[in-house]
Amino acid sequence: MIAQVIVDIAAKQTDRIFEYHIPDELGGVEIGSRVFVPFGPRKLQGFVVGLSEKSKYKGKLKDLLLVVDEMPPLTPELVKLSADLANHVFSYRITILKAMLPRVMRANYRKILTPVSAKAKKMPLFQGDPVDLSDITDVKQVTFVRKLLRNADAKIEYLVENRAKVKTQNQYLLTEDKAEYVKIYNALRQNAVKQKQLLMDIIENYQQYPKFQDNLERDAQVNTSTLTSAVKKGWFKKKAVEVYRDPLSGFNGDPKKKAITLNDQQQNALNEITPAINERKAQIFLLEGITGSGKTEVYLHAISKALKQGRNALMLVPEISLTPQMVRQVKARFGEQVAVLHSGLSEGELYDEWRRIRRGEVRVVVGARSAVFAPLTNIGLIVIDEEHESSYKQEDNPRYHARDVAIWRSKYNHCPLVLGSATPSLDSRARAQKGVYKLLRLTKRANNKKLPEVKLIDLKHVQFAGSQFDLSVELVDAIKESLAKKGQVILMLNRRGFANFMLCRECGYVMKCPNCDLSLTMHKDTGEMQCHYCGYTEPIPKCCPNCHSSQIRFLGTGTQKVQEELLQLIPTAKVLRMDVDTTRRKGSYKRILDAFGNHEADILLGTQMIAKGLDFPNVTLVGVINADTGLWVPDYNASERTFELLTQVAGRAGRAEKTGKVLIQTYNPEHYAIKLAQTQDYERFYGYEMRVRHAGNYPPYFYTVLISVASKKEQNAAREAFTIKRRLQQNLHASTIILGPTPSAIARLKNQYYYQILVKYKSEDNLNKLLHQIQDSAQEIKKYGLNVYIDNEPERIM
DNA sequence: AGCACGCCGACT
DNA sequence: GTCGGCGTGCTC
Repeated sequence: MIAQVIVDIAAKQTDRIFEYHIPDELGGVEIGSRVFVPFGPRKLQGFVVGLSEKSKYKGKLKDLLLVVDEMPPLTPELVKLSADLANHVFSYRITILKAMLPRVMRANYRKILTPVSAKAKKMPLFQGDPVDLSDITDVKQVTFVRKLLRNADAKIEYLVENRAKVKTQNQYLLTEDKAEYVKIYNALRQNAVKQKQLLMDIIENYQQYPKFQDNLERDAQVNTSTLTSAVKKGWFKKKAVEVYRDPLSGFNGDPKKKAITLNDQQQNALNEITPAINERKAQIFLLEGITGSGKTEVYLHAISKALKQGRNALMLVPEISLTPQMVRQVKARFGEQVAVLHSGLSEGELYDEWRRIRRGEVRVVVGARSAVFAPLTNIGLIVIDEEHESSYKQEDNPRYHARDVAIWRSKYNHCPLVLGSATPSLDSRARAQKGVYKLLRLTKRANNKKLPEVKLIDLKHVQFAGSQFDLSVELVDAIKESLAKKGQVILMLNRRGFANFMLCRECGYVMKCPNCDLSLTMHKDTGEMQCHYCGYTEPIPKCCPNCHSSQIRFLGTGTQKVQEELLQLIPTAKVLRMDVDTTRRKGSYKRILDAFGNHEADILLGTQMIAKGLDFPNVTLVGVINADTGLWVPDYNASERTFELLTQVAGRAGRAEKTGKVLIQTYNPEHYAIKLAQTQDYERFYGYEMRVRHAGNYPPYFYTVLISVASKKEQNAAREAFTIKRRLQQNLHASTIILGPTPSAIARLKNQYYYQILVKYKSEDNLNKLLHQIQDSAQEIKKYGLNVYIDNEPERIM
């Protein structure tokens, strides 16, 4: 038999099948297997994407070296998906295949230098043992090694390492019957205390065996040495048993909750979805429900329906709303049958959760973007919550959109896909308009609570509290009032750090990152000026680095500064800050939310990460400190993003008995995105924004592809971009709009200059082929330091 | 990607 | 002559 293998080299020339002979003694080679193969002088990891009897290859096929996993990590479905997706997102197939698996399953490659001649074996370099070549960096030593290789005094051995490790625990199995152990006990020396304790435990708790090592040590009060000698005497058999790392240890203990009864609207929505589940139809639903309308409850009921049909369910949520609250809710309903995948897990935990899915031990998978590749089979329902979230689009290679992948999988599995949102993406909403998706609407809040009252505060005509121009008197008064009534407050400012930039009032100098075209953000707590893109830092200056004037100001407000101001204005209030800086450590996210949930603090101040999915019944006031931060970015969807964000954050108020209030501070109270967010009127926003998009020839009226060219030298990037544009113009319809090349909004990032071209088209049969050609030529110019990136349907075109 | 192979100029 | 730099082509 012959295996068709995709090898682990992401390059144009290797982006194809290489065939290998499967030796007879190598069992378990299937489509989807992870294998090690010889490739030239090296050894590589690869994936089997096909099996055949015959090969067209003229040369002699090499043998597969090893099948890595007991069970092929990829299902046939995922293998097929990898081919289609690679074509769709202009990525190499191996890049997609690797993106489908937990990170630990990416191989490590090592080069080992082994001495051959007797002379070499005695050299101090080796001290008799082989040496890892990556440890040799010294120029002199490198030359020396080269000489050894030339004279065949040493040779290089290539190693592939599997990093995926299974966690095991020792289990002790009994070998005799109970009576025999009593005999042994009686025959023991009087002073063999530990052995007696151990045997006593065996005799008294005979039924509880086999036992795990830590339980046994605890119960019998013995240590490892006693156990080892017991094994030697043949009292026990020791066995290493595979155990799963449990990422949800903090979530168990909740009683299994009964499903909540649905209201009419929820029931109607469910009634539409259920037939598609039962009849196995790949139908797509758009569930448009205002915040608090109980979309989650509809998802959970629908998942139950799929499980009842003997099928499994996949649910995607944005990383940011994979809160402990959310996870607990799903766990409470479906218990042990749930696996959770998200970035908060350690590599090992992720691997274990993933394996539970692959082995068919779970029936419901909840996870963030990459969970769309979960190796779940027999899928009967896919749900994407908050489908408008831009985090479903991966921003670097492979640039896939989880929604597109979900649509593919829904077709493959013949199962419905439910897209849910309070503020659907224009794209999805437009498709529902055209009848491609079935639109389901929830217009009432599940608990019949009214939407919170939203008020705009026009910062142009307002009195500010305190010395800074960030918090209006009205907002501060409202906070005080809420706190006086024992309510809690959520404040959002979509900017972290203390101050946005440093400005010299004498010479106008703004402190910029040396690697990027961006001003540095001041972080008072660490005493640094930081670049939020490349991570560059330097100390906060005392005077202007340019003219040495002491007249420097730190302008633009971030969460840290607001925290300081709140401390001055409302000294009694306890403020928790939540942004990337305070949630970097594992578990800190949960800690902050738990603290706020337990009312250990009065105010939760954070960036947009607090806007989504949080459900705190005691929150009576939500304040947006500056609604304009995302409004004027040069992106066609800036209005959509602003509307979404404001609507989402407003939905955090008044979720239980207490009525909620929302205050939005803005310099643009007349802007439609902000005005319509005030009334939370998605449908009107949709209508208005569609007209704007139509006028500007933007999605959803046009499809888009973004081509970026990056280089250390600005002229090179620009020149190559113009070459690509000419090529596009020559081959595409006249009706297709080609914008650019223009420098990106941030023209330089990490010392790379970016030029980009935006292609807007309605129908282009040649485009896919043409873009693949452009990608091919990109490989050739890579050696001149030019990089070309193709982003199909970009979320950000800055 | 990363390695061998081949061609060329530079040095003990 | 031998060494190392770089361009080219191949890897089942």
